[in-house]
Amino acid sequence: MAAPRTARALARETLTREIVDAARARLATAGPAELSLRAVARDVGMVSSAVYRYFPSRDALLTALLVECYDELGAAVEEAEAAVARDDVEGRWAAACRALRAWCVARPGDFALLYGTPVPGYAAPRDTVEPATRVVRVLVRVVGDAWARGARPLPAPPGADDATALVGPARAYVEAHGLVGPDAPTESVVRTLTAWTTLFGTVSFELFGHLDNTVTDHARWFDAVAQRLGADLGIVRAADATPARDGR
Amino acid sequence: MAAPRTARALARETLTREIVDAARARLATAGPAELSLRAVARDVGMVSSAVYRYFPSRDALLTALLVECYDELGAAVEEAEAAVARDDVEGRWAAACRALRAWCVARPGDFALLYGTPVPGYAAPRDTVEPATRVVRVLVRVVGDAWARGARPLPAPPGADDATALVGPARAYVEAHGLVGPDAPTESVVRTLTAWTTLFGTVSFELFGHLDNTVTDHARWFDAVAQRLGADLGIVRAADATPARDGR
DNA sequence: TGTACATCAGTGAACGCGCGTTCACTGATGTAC
DNA sequence: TGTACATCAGTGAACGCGCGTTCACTGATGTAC
Repeated sequence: MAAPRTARALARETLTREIVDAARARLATAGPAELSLRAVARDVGMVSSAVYRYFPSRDALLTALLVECYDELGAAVEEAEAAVARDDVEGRWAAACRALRAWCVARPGDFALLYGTPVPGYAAPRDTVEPATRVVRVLVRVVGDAWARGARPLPAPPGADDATALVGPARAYVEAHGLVGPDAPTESVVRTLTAWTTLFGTVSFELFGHLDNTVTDHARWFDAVAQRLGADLGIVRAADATPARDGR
Repeated sequence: MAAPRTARALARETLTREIVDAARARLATAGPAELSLRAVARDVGMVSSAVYRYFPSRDALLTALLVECYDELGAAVEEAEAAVARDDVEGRWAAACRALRAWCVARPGDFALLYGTPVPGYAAPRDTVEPATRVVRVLVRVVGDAWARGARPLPAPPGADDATALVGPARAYVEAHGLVGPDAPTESVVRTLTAWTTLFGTVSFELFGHLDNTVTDHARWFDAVAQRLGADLGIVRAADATPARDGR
């Protein structure tokens, strides 16, 4: 849509941005459930009712924040991963993981909005689903490429049930997006979903204080975790590819 | 402290309980930051100011909830683990993990209080620290026992930095509590902390909706994750102990 | 290029609501003699 | 066992506050002729 560059349209654009930015700044100290339209209005120098010219309700503002944050995080991870040489799969994995944490740690309020307690009474609309999957799609793509280059995840533990049906929806989704072929094994899907969960779990534990007095350096700890997750997925440098990793 | 069983003391005890229970019931629908003293008072049929006879402030009530929930969760996990034969290390691991999820899933509000977004402006006092560590202490103990029985975690990935300094505080803590000996390797500590993070990360993703349309059966998915975490730690049944788990 | 009208942004007052906390009080329970 | 006093639980009104949303309005910007 080629918006006409009228003074009004320009003003609307910049003020919408200011409102969103002010709201995100508020999130840094308040938590999404306490996000107040009136406070945001005050921050941008408006009277509270004027915000309704830009967002029809508080929930609409929340939705805009959700979409923007998911998109920003997704873009950050995509860009970091894209900047690494295609055949350096381990480097791509590390870059994606690091970018993920970096974005979250720099914006703890936004992180809480995305991955903390959901706002009670607020149901995220469909528009938020696609942006929310951008990060995991990057992870899946890296694992898929590693698989194509011969990387193999750890096998399922002895005696484990077949998990194929369990991760059916995930597999259907990533196949539909062409991220992995139908030959990728269930175990790859399981380990990738687990890694995704662990990465955000680690950030969550860091930002919500559960690793205080446990770990000395959060950035290095996260790297150590990400590295092991990659190794479990079989993602290792070509130089020392697929070394024996036995149980003793 | 042998409290005298006067009518007053009894009434105080039951009413304190009622207040705490009502507050926890509120958490199921409201999120901790929106927990309202007045609403709790209404629920127990009191006037709002009467609650101040039992808790000096809203924050004090929050602290009591935090401590009680951490303790309840910790006790649930401890009991589940204790019910399994000592030499069935894999069974103990599975029981502890399952109990953890079961408690959280049955009380999503309490889970959000413990592991969701922290209440802004509320600083948890020291009293909450010890109860908060009960779950991870169980996990460490199981891993320590498994180690003593010859279980070995996956080795650090090739080229990984030495993580000993990273997990120094964690190691000092568990050694001080006699949960592991000084011979337990760094890699055990790293993998145990990661497993702990992954378990709660998985519950968090489940309860906060990030696994919707991804996984079909949350309970089975959690079990699959826990099983792999145990396997990575070298915890496997004696029958098929330490099988070769190579990277291809 | 100028005028008439329509659209839109922002104002300020108001609605009805809930919140945490304080305070002086009443009446019941407990304690000391 | 009975009485006098102290302690405590619960009341109801009040404090000052912030919230989301609506509404009639003014004045500026945009559009059609």
